[in-house]
Amino acid sequence: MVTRFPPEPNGHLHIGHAKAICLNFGVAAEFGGHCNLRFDDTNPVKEEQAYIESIEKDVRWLGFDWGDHLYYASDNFQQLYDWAEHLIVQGKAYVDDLSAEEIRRYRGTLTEPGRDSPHRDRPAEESLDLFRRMRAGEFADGARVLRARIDMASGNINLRDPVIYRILHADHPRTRDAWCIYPTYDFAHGQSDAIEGVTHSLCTLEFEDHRPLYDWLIENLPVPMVPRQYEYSRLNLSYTVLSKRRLMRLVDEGHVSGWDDPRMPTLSGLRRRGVPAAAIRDFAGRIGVTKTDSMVEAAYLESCVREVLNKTAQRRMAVLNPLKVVIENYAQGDGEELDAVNNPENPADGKRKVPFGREIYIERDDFMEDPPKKFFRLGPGREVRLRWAYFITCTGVIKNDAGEVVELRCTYDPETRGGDAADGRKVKGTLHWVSAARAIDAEVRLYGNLFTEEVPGSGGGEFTDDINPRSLTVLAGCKAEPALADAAVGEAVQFERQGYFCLDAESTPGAPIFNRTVGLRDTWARIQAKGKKKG
RNA sequence: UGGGGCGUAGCCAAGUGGUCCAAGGCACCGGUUUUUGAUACCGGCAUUCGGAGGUUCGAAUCCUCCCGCCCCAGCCA
Repeated sequence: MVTRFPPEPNGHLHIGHAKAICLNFGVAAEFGGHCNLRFDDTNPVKEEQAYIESIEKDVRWLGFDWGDHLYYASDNFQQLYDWAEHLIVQGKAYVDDLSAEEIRRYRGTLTEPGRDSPHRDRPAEESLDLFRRMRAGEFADGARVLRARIDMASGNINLRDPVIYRILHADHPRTRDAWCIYPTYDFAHGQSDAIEGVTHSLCTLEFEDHRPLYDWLIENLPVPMVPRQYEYSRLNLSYTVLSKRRLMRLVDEGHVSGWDDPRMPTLSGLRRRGVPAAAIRDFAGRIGVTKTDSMVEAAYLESCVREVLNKTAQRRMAVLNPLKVVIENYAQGDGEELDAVNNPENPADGKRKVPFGREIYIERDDFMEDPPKKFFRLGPGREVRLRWAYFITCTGVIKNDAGEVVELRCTYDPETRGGDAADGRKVKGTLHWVSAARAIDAEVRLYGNLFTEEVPGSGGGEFTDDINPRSLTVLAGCKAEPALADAAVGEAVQFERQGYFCLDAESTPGAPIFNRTVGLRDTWARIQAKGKKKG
């Protein structure tokens, strides 16, 4: 079995392509074959070398290797040209002088048959001569085209004498000016499959109507083997868009910072967001391959991401919205260093030291002045555990003139060092924290859905009308434990009790920026939301 | 009014005549464990397979009709 992943180098890959990549490489591996990477570079006016490089990088990042099997449709331009002449000689293709507009009018409609072009029956020698002159550059773009001679009355519009070659005086990324006529997708794809020995040509549903044409060309040309096309439904993900045209608009109109904006469903965006390739592969496997139009919930992807990251991400502590806490009975001075487990899911990751001191920061959300019974965190007179450190009890609340809590006073129990009470005393909540003296400052960027609607534009308006104005939240002045100063760009870490994050490439020395890949499941938040609903 | 597809729980998806009074995952709801209200674990979650008829001892699976949704009129892929 031989398959192929055939991107057109006119844009960046997104998670929909990841489904195709995993399918093609996966199924080939499963049946002991291989998968080719083939660039479908038949339209030089839209394609660029930069996209070729970006695509190769993304496929590799996803974890696939095409070995020596790198191909370009443009490698076949001469063969394709020869086959076009073959069709002309056989009376199965002709040069048409009609303009694009005229061809459209002659094509008929969905319910009415088309009409023959006046040039449909011109002698093969005349078409051959004209086709060679097209190739020689005698005619302007659009002046003439080569059409397959099939059936102008077919119910399948793709069979109404489809254009198979057009004149394009454009610089091609690979063949430069060697050609001024280019085969269309239909004339290049199946034949390239045959040349490469592709047995299973897997594509999405919208090409189902092209299969009769695909087969017609294979039958009428002396190709080396017979490839077969099979179709499956493309991926739709809720709260985002997956079309190159729309993604391009998001970038061009400045709705996002670029193709690799962490909110983008592009592979470069997901990578920058911190999504592991393994999670995308797992996701692709779990959603399956069918012919049913589907809309996969974004939560499904998130679940795959959490599953991988839970096992692999080392744990750290960082406080996003700091509230200062002074531990009044703790000695002034340098404090001490406590042991913290790097990843309970993977003992091999070992431990690290976390500095503790008289002044620390905790999360503002972890304190309530008048907490409800179910609130397991800190409140006046309540005792909680500081993860890997001590039990503390809140003894005082300091407010500013506006009445906002600006600092807490607490006492700690020296007998609970490490987080366990010698007397077996239990505590309901465990808080993450950071030493005020030793914390590093960081910026944290939280990402939400790019759109407010599951299907952007479904309300009838432009899809851009549904862009979520709050898809990005930038938090400045966050406090992180010192170990986070050594974070590597892109490497996943879990900020305990909060989520998975990774250092963004925009970070500078001393000014780290962390992207939140995905939050941890938050049962408390759900309980709160439910409470609010009830009133 | 042409041609091509698709319809199994909120979402994805197994299943193509009996072992299906329908797998599994996500989500959701309970519970256990827990120095992350995380993770892990246990339990719950479609008398029903778009609808109606029919064939059959027996249907999600076969037949008929109906309904709904998607794609196609680029010299894009």
